[in-house]
Amino acid sequence: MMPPASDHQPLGLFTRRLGSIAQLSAEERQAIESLPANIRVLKPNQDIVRDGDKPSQCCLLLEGWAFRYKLIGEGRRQILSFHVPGDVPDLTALHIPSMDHSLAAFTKAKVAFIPHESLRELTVRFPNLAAVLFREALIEAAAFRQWIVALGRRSAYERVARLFCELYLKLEAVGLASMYSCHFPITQGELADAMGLSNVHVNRVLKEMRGNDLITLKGGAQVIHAWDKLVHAAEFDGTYLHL
Amino acid sequence: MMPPASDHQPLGLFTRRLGSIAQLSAEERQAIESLPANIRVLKPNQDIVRDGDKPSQCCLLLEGWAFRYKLIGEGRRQILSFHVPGDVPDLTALHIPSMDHSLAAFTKAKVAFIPHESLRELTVRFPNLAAVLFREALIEAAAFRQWIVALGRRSAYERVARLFCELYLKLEAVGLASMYSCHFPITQGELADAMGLSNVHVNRVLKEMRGNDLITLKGGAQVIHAWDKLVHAAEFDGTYLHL
DNA sequence: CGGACAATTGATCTACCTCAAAATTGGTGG
DNA sequence: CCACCAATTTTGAGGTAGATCAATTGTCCG
Repeated sequence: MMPPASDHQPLGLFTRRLGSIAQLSAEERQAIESLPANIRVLKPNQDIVRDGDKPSQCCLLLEGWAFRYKLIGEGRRQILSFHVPGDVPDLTALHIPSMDHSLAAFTKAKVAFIPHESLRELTVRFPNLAAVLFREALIEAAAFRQWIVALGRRSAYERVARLFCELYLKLEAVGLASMYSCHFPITQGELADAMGLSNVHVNRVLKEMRGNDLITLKGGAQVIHAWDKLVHAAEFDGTYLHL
Repeated sequence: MMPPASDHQPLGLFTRRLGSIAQLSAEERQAIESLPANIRVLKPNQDIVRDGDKPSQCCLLLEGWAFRYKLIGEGRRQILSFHVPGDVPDLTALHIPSMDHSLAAFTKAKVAFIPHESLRELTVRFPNLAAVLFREALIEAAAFRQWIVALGRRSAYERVARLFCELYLKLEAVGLASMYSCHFPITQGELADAMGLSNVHVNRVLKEMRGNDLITLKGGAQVIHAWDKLVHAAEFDGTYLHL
């Protein structure tokens, strides 16, 4: 289990995450942890960066969940990803000037803002770290591809099952899930916006999953009763997460 | 107009592409163009890398089109992206060991294979080039996000219009389209696999678009008659392409 | 000219949507 | 601890975008 991020060493979470992807030298570790960071606590649904913004800092998620989304005409919304502690959901902005979507806190969340300038300096001093961040971005792109396949060619039932598999593995990797159960703050309406469905249909899909003894969702907690059946229903292969 | 890639300097296309993203020094340019490259001509639909492979080289597209796709159960296929000359569609593999999808020639195509090893060396010698490649990957991730929004929350008509906008701009940027017309080798069935639709429905959408005087598709060529109307129908904003 | 493949059309079906109302839940202040 | 409010979840009924199935008609190319 991963302890909550400490206020004294908030960036420890960052080194731990990057260290899980690649070997870090003591020097690199030291450099990361002495990055300047501005800690803030955010309310649920509070925007961090908006579509069209040109941010000058990145956001390391320390506690709580975040999500990315895009609003389009007639009040339609598509959720693009969910994020857990250790993620830097707007790493993209480090090399691309303007945001093509928005990022917000999903639950109450604690984040550390790190200036782009400092991160760029870091990658100049330690090319190895640049490569690690690159890899991080590529892994995320892989997740987007799976999301595309799900939306384009999978049934509602398969899509939802797939999302549950992905989320469980991501949560487990940071110690926020174990024994097939985890905190689960996503409402059915939000699930719908993530999976390109209506809230009513999500409700029916969940009912069916309960009927099949796959999962239970109650009081903001999820229990997966039959991981294997869930994985099978979703045709899920978690390799792309590279955890 | 961009002349076809010459056999004597095939990587000139690469420097031109990267140069359009960032300033390159003469030294960097020189280093890129002396990368070892193995030129090959591929038949339509010939796979370049397959789902699950662990390639040791990247592929620079010199002539023709390529596409990425993923096959899932019951013969379903989702096309993830289309690529034009100058693209390196499997750059991902440079930092991620195994492929989570396949890459193939879409038309007859000429490609240059560059060993990962040489590319890595290059990025070590020229950290600036590493950053450029990073940026390239992030731009592609942005395209994936737009694709997700389209599949999740847009109608068939909007989706197809959006794809046409994106493709036209990409082709124009490499000199393969101008005056709102371009070579267009995509069949309706392939369009369907890209947009998460059936071929029959794609046919009806195209018919409607013709009826609205937006486009004509005939004999492998596309003409856009009303770019503004197309952009409007698609709610298209090409900023994310960063061309 | 013939064969294969792609485009087109018609008819029917269905997964998922929209609208609307009722039941449940969780949080809040008194 | 309870009453109340707002937000969710759940259920029903009916509608529709887009799927599937099955011909038919181009179109291209060897």
